[in-house]
Amino acid sequence: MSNSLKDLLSAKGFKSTRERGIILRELEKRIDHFNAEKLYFSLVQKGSIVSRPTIYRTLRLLEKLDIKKNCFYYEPVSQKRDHGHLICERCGKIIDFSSNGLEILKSEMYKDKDFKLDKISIQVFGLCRDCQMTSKDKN
Amino acid sequence: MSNSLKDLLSAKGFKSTRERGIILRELEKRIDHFNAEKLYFSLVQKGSIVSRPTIYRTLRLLEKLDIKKNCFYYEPVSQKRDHGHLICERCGKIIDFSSNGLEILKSEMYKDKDFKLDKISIQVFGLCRDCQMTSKDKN
DNA sequence: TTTAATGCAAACATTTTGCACCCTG
DNA sequence: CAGGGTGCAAAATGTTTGCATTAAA
Repeated sequence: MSNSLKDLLSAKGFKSTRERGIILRELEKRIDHFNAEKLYFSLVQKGSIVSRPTIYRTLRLLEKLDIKKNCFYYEPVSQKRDHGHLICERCGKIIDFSSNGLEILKSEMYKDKDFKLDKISIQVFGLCRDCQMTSKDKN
Repeated sequence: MSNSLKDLLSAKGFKSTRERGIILRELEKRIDHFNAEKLYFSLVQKGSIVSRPTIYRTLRLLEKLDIKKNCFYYEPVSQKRDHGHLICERCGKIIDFSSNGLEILKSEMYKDKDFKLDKISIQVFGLCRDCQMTSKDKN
């Protein structure tokens, strides 16, 4: 397993195991997007079998270590078409926003002949105001 | 049910039912983000009961009608931090990109004192080159 | 009156958990 | 050799489907 990961794990008090190595190596190689089941299946195909529970547990661990993210929700109908979401990584709150950069991005996309734009959705991960304050207090 | 929705449904050959009205009215009211189960639960609490299968079916319908979107995947670890995804709505292909607008957006976010930025992820929905070409041929 | 839409119950799929055993630190 | 990590089997959760019934057009 790569030293950097090993360090990251041990820094947080986790062990670096064969299975975590296999999963991480697979993630580093993949250029497509995937979910737990697809990951499990590619490992099976390669003969590097890791059980499903371990895959789920490892993915959750990686999210905590901030190596990966997963998103899954519906948007309110009333939403204006192009807007962004501020997603608090601590409390899960989602706040909408709009911005100049977003407008520029949009116009850039319209000019791209290789992609016919329909709509844009932006996720900005971080800490909301409330959680910034509590983390100052408590950590 | 609102006329616009009624029209949208009938234009595509779907019926406008009591249940679809309830679900849409609820979606219009919500300002938070949610999933099928949360939606079901809020309707139960209000006494406007719609069965789970109907909720799932309606949400899928609304996605087809392009009223809603749903996203669910993990990202490769190797990904550079701030980048966007072009997601083809026809074939599902996901292409990475970067852009000026994204850099501007990022710097705007850094300035926002109410949100401590961690990372940004952008989804741009539309049609990829290949699918634009096939849809020209076939539709 | 025709046919899509609904609700129920069951099937199926996905994710989590309890527990005995294993292996890293 | 202690405590976290794993796999298995089973439980829990989430989503879809078959079918009889209802209701929109």
